[in-house]
Amino acid sequence: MELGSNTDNIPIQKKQIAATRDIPGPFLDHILSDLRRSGFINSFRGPKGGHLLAKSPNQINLLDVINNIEGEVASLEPDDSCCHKWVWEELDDLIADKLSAVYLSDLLDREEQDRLSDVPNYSI
Amino acid sequence: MELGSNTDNIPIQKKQIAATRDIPGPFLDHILSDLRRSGFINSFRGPKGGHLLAKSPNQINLLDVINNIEGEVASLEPDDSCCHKWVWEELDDLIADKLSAVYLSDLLDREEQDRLSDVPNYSI
DNA sequence: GATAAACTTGACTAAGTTAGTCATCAATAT
DNA sequence: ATATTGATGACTAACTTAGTCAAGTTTATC
Repeated sequence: MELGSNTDNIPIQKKQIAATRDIPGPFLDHILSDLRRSGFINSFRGPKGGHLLAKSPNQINLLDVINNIEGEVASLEPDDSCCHKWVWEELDDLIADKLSAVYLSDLLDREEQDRLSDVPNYSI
Repeated sequence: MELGSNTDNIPIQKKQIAATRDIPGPFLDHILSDLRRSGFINSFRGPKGGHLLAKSPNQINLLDVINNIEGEVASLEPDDSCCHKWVWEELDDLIADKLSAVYLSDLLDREEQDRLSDVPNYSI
């Protein structure tokens, strides 16, 4: 979200992300590492380093993110002969359809929209 | 499933359920206890005791079972102000809709159907 | 009424997951 | 050179879940 809301092409540093999104720094390292490994972000070291989104927010959907970072959504073993597997497969498909239809840009839009309605303008 | 496939009104004993469905006896105790507390089954003690479904399989759906036994599906705290809660709420609704449309009778039908197609008749 | 078959309950354990910490290393702008 | 910043991996704590175990309690039947 933080990288998606960045419209300049200047890398955003971990420190800023951690502060703005209230994520512990060391934990954020892991999150950034996952995102980097999956190709969602590019990271730059050294002074003036930081992170940039590798794709446009409207090209990143939640299914891709989850599949890449946490492994397949509710993955079932291919040879799993568990009874009633079909129910969970149908559910998986439903969830995947939904998640693949939600893009980072949707989240950003919604966040902006909430920000506008939650902070009414008190000026006289 | 085992109780649902029982068409007589004779209670089925834990031992039989454990054997047929390959569930460890002591663990099955917990499952039966949960089902009983939620009103899905009635249990009878003593010799000739056992368990019976309290409702017809076409009156029992997966959402009810999961909600009663494991707590609300993917429950979110009512006051949870987690960002992007809306995504998970929409997903919850989708999952709940799907699960509430699957009845124990559907699982039983499917199991019977699978049983018939998986065990071809080899008689000459 | 004794007894054995059966269910009932709750405390406990082991494995796995997840959020998170911490220490150390690697790259790079100045 | 060096300070700044990202990179990585080992470790921990809390929580969940499947499962065990050791008491009970109820009740049909002899």
